[in-house]
Amino acid sequence: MPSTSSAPSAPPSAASSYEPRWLDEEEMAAWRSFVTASNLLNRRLERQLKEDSGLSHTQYEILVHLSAAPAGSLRMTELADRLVTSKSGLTYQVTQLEKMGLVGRRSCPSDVRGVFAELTEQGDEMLREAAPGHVALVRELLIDVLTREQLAVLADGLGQVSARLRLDDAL
Amino acid sequence: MPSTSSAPSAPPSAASSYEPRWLDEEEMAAWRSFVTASNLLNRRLERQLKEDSGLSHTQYEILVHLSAAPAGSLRMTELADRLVTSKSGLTYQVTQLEKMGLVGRRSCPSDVRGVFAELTEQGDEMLREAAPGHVALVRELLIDVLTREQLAVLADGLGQVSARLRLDDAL
DNA sequence: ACACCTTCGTTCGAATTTGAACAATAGGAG
DNA sequence: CTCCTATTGTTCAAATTCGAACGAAGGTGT
Repeated sequence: MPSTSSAPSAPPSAASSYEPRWLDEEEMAAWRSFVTASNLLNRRLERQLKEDSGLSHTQYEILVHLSAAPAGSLRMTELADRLVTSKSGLTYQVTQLEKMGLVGRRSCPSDVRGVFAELTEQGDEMLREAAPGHVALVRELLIDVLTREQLAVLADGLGQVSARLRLDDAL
Repeated sequence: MPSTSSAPSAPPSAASSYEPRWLDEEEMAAWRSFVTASNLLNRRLERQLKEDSGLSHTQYEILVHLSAAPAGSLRMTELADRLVTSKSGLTYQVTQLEKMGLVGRRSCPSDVRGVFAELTEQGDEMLREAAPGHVALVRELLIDVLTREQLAVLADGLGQVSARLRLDDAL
């Protein structure tokens, strides 16, 4: 049996024009583990949240971001940006959360077009209820598996990656 | 203006029963940057692949994994495991790829129930065509942004995280 | 005031994803 | 061999996702 893990960006034996800089073994390992860890983690968190609180990871994150914002409310576009989601996707989810009574919509005084998504009392309760289990799992599966140094590198490195991507997207 | 980034797992001021170990600032930063980088990266790669090759990231990854496997073929379940996807999701995507002529299905000799997904000649060509652009972007957005040491930490740390998750899932 | 370009949030249709249910088969214990 | 349980891949309905198109306002320069 050949190596267990497959190539993330397999270097097909030949390329018609210019030969790109393929990923070497280390780079490949980094990329692969990033993608895999991300997928596995999402899968687990999704399951845990759904079972314990009836929320999807997306919905949970919406509550978190609102909770962390001043007055527990954010403009739709701003929220979509922070969540890294499409505006239409957010519209859908906020509607769902509204039906559940966890979030409300409020129109913006200074801009008729604007809409604030706002955490309701119930939404706040739900978050308080769901957070412990979620945090515990994140800790068990990621945080506590890594050393303090590894965490620092993660924060720094991926922080820069994110910053770079945000800039690109802004263009 | 409060801190730009919101809490990943906000510590609501009070918890009814036991107080869990919330994430401190560093842990939070690591978790946040991981989630954000992952989302932003997926978004970009998805767009690039779709525009340049007409493939979704999922479809691209299927081709990659098949290409890396002996005889360019894998059992459905095994492939789903490596991709970290549901079996039904894989069934759907393999059907799509089959319609495009990039992948074929072959029944397994030793197990009547088994099905091999197999890379076609066309699929191989498509991969060779799509890979350079994809790799270039992964390099630009992630690999080349990080130092060699950071990459090593990523590979090690997240590799362990993945291994742990795989074990748990196996239960 | 007027055109012009941007931004806002929603709607729409199409594509994708998932878990549960299913029929068929494999594999092991007795 | 026979019963029982686990596995395989698919089907199905439901939920979610996205991008493009929209109508409605903002903001700017003239």
